[in-house]
Amino acid sequence: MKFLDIGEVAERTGISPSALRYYEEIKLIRSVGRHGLRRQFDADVLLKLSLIDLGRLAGFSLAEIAQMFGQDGQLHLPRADLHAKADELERQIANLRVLRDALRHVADCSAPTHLECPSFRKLMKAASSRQIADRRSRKRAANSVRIPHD
Amino acid sequence: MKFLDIGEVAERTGISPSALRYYEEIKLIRSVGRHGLRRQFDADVLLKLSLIDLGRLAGFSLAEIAQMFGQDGQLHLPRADLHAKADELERQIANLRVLRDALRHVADCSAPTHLECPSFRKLMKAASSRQIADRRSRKRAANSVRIPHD
DNA sequence: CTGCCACTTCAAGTCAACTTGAGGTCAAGC
DNA sequence: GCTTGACCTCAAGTTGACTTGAAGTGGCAG
Repeated sequence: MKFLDIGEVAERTGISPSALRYYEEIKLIRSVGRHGLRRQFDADVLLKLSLIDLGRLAGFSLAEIAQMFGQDGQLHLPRADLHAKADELERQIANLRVLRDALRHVADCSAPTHLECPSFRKLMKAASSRQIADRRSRKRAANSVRIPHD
Repeated sequence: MKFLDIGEVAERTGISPSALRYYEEIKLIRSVGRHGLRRQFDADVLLKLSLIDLGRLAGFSLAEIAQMFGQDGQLHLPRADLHAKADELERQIANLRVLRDALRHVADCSAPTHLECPSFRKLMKAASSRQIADRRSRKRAANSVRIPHD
C-alpha cells in the first residue's frame, strides 16, 4: 500500500507539517503507523483535511470540527444537528452576501459619506438585526456544547 | 445631543465594553469625548460596529477591517480593492455553500461511510481544488498587505 | 559504511482578540 | 455631603491555533 509522508500530505493540502502534527495531537486526524520515525498517512486523510479546511473557512473552531467527526473518525452526527449546522451556515452565507453587497455598493455609489447614504443604511439595518440574533444563538450554542470527557 | 455611554453601546450591539475599549485602543472606532471619565460615543458608531461585526463574520481580521476604513474613519478604499474584497467574499460564499451541501448530504444520504460515497467525494473534490487556490491567494494577499506606519 | 535530509520530540514562543482584576474616579440621587 | 454604581486605567492572563528551535533518528543513495 501507498502511504503518505507528512511532507507529501503537506504539499498536497497546503497545510504545514507542524499544523498536521498539531491536528494529530488533538486527535483531529490519525496517522496509520510509522515508517521508522515517520508518520504514515492513509490517502483518505486528504479528503478529511479538505473537509476540515472547509469547516475552518466556515468559521468553525477545530474543536467544533472534531465534534462533527465522531471519535471513530467518521462524519457522524444526528441528522437534526447536521441540519442545524447547515442552517447556521445558511444564515452566515446571508450575512456574507450583505457584506459583499455593502462593499459593492460602496465601490459604486460613492456618495461622499456612506454612513449617511440612505440605501446603505438600509442595507446595514437589515443586517444588524440578524447579527444580534446570530450572536445570541451562537452564545446559546457555545453554552450548550458539552465536550464529552475523553 | 444624545451621546451614548459604553454600556449602552454594548447593550445595543452585543459587544462587550472591554471589547469596545479594545477597539478604540486599536483605533477601529472612536469616542467623541468624555463625560467625566466616561467615553461618549456618537450614535453612528452603532452602524460602524455592525459593519465591523459583519466583516469579522466574513473572516476578516480587525487589522484588515481597520484598513477598509481609512484613517479618517470613513469607508474609503480604491474601487478596485473593494471589488477585489467582494470577489474574495464571493469565493468564500461558494465554499460555504459546498460545506452546507456536504452537511445536508451527510444528513440525508447517510451511507454507512461518507468518505466513500461517490457523490460526496465529488462534492469534496470540487471544493478542494478551489481551497488550495484560495490559500495561495490569501498568502499573496497577506504578504502584499503593508501596514502603513502610524 | 557514511552522509544526508526529511523527518522526529518537546518546550517555549507568537499572534490576535479579548478578558480579568486590582485599585481608582466621579456625577447623580438621596 | 455621602454613597453608589457605572465607568476608568493598566498590567497581566487566557484561548486557539499554530510556529520555532534545539537536539536527535533512521532509511536510503552513493
